[in-house]
Amino acid sequence: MADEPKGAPQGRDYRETLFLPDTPFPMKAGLAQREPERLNYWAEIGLYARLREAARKRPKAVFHDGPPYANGPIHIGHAENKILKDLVVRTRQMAGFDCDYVPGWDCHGLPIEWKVEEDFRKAGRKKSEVPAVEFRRACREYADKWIPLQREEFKRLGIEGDWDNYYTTMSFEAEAAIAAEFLRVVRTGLVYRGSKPVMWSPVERTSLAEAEVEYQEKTSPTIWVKFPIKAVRSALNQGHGVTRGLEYADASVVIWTTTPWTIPGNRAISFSPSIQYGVYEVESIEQGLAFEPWVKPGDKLALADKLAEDVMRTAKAASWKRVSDFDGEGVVCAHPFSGKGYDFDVPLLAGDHVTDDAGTGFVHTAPGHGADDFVIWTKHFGQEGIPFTVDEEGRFTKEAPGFEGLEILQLDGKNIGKDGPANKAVMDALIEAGALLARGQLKHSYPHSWRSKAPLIFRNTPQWFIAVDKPYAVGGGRTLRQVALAEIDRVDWGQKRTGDQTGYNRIKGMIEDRPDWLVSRQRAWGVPLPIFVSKADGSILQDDDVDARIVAAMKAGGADAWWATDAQEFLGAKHKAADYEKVEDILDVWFDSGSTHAFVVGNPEAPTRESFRNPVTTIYLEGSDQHRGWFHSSLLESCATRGRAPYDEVVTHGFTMDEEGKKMSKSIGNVIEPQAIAKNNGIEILRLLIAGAEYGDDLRLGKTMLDQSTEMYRKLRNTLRYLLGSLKGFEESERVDVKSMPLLERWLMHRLWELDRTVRDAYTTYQFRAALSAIVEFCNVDLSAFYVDVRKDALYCDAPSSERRRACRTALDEVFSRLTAWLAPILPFTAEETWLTRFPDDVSVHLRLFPETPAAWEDDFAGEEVARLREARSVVTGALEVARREKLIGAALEARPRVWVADESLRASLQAIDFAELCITSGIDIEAGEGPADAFRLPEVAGVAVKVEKAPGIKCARSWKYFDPATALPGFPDITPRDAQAVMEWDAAR
RNA sequence: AGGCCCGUAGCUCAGCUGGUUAGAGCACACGCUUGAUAAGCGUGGGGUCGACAGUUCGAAUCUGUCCGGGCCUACCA
Repeated sequence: MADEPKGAPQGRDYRETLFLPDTPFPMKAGLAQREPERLNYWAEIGLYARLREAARKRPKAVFHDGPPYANGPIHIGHAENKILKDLVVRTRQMAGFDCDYVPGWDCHGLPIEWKVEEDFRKAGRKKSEVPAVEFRRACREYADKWIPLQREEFKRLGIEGDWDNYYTTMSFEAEAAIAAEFLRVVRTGLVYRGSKPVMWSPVERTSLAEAEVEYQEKTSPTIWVKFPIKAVRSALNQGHGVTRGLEYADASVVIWTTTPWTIPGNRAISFSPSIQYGVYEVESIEQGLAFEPWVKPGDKLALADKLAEDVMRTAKAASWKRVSDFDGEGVVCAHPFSGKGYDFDVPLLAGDHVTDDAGTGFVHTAPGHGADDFVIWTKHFGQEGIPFTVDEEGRFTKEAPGFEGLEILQLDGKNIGKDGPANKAVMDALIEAGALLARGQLKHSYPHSWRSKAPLIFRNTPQWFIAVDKPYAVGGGRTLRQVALAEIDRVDWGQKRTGDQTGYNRIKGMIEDRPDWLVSRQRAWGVPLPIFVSKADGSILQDDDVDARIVAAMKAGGADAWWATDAQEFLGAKHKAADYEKVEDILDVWFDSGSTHAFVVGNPEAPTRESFRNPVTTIYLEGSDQHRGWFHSSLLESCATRGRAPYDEVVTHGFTMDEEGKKMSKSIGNVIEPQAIAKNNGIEILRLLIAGAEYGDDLRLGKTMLDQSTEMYRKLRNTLRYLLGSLKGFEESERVDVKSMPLLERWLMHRLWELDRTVRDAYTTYQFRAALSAIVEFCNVDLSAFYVDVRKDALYCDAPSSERRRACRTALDEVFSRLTAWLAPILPFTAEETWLTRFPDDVSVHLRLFPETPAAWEDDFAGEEVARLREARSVVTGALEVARREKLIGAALEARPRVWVADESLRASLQAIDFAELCITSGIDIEAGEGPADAFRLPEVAGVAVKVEKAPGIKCARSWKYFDPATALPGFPDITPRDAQAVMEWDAAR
């Protein structure tokens, strides 16, 4: 070629003189293979440390990781959670904050305890035979085994953070800190000992969690019991002047139950205000029975109207009459065993749990033996007056006079788990007292232990609580509930940044309704309640020196120190171990995670941590289930100890469902593993999908969405690739000032300016979807389908010196700068690949900030002008499409349209620029007027009509534009003058 | 069973305080290009706005009921 003369003869191949996109950046990403390589690169350059260093002087945005449970491989829910967190952290960091991410793990709790127990059992050892310290060590080892595995899986998701210095709730430091936090709550005076019925297995002598319970068929006795009415209080006392209730003076309220042994524990009867009741008098009993029924003519019984007939028939009454209405309000009964140690009032209490589906419409209420019973009792009387009638082996205690020592279940022998003597003894006593109306048997579903298969009972046990309705000093004399509610108003749950009230309503409702916090558990794997209780008066020992010794011991030896150390050592010289009960319970694991703020991030109000120099905001992000979980416990813990929520902003996400919106489950087989996505698609496909989802709702994940996300990825990748190719060799000297740019470039810069605001706003309010869709739409609609399409000619064919081409490349450089930054949080791998392809000497795209966009780029005129031009253009492209269908043309460059424009100002706009260039045609004629009737028009664009004609002249061998050969420059007969200019420049540069 | 929430084209989503023929991107079909080419451009089909009832001159947008789905409901992390 070099030998050929300048101004080559016809037939010269001009292809090499073009500036076609050129880049080593491959179209095919190979994500699955390259992502791990990129992770290695970041590890090599120490990206995390560099990020911290770069942000050292910036204002802090504190992101606190809610610790996942250290158990099992991660699933898609973890992936969504961690990826969203990563998006928050990366966008905050690039927006100019110092946003650190310290991942953590939650380690204590039942799942691990169960697993370890099972392992011991497989090895032939029962939990009760394993020393506590050995058992706990095994739990620790179990968690320790999973943490590194999960950590590697999380890292594979592209989560940037301090993976070498993660926190756990089981480190000695954490265990000591959690214990210290509890002691701090104790000092507020909010901790008290109360009681609560729990699922209890007498056979195993242990309480059970709901998940350890299974329901089986069981045949139980059923009894109908009369409670004689003693008094009617409310009406008389409230002075309505109505002597209501005289008609029920000699009546009895009838209850029905399947657990006769709970009768000694009865303290109330529940009724429903929305059920109709009446007093019924027995007139006659059935004759000819083999036995004498307990019911007698003249008996007056209060019953739900709907159930009265059933009860009467069961009791073998032959006829009866309704004497009066019955209103339970204020009614007080006597206990059937009154006179035998049960001489208390049995009040009637209104409760929503009462139905008239079965029984009598009145519910026997033994607050120590049922969840509903407990709730309604404590609602009226608090923790007072709840008896402990049954011990841990299911035997009546002395609080059940007359039955002491009798067992509910047989505890050993052949009939272990079968009914013991308790039920029969109670029924006999009821008969003797004349209180039994009828009895029978019922087969029903009843809770059993999933281990021993033995029946369970509800049993009242002493427990530790944190009071939510008691004023305390840290709360400034308010109650914990009041402080928490005030903090809920202060915190942004989304209601402030997006107007979405969901999270706010949810947490508020929960705090408004919740009872006292039950913090004690009769378990092994956790942090103890490190307290001593005075045997003399039941008070908790509060001594700073003792507390300090406890915390110090735990720092040195972990929570085990509580059990391993002699009580006297903690108590020191001032107190005698014999005077105190050392509490052996462990803390609710929610207290653990509720305390993480204290030892992971601290907060400005934390007395134990140095305040951050320049705190901005503390962010929590978790699934919406954490309104009941971590958000909740952290709020209460922090409000109790510091009078303040530990966070300022809370972000929540929904759950990951399958394609149909159904829960993913192994048994259905609709589970998608993040590991599989990483391996098959590349994790960025998932990251892109999550960034584009409305994460507050549930996320549907299936093949369709992954395909769609892949497609979106390809589009973005190709856009980046094209930018790289077009910017090859771009130098600062080529840069053009915005003011001297052509309209099209001024418009593009204006779009960048607009996008900058959209993206920043979206990122600061964590609306990743809004940012991403704005970016994608820009890439598709503005860049690819319009700007680049139009500018290809200039980009490929103009001489390097061309002002137009320089302006174009300047604008594209700014596009590149922003797209790589804006996409970096979402596509960290691809953004890095793109950035380093262009700037191989730079370290990482992730060390950048979102580029500032000069205010001078705002150009409303260009924005509106180009919008009008594009409208007019759409009529031309529409017309070209028709011409194509009619085979008049193929490529648009084969056309030279005639355009009639009625509006003078629009016509002026079209004439002010090269409209042919915009339409990618070889020339265009713009004329005034409405145009001929057969011209092409679009209904939505008034006053523009187009007729397509074939472009005259010859086809330029270089730019493929049709032109008049008479205008060709000497020596270049087959190309346009513009191309001739470019070729001469190209030739000269060789 | 209760509390909170979701339900707009095949998919992901816009549609503000109710107001003309309900929009975008992707997917799909067809066409163009072959100098972003396992790419790019254009055109087109596709929605009883979960169902029903109500308020209103007028509802995807307000109210109620129902259906489907999700999370939570105190020893579950």
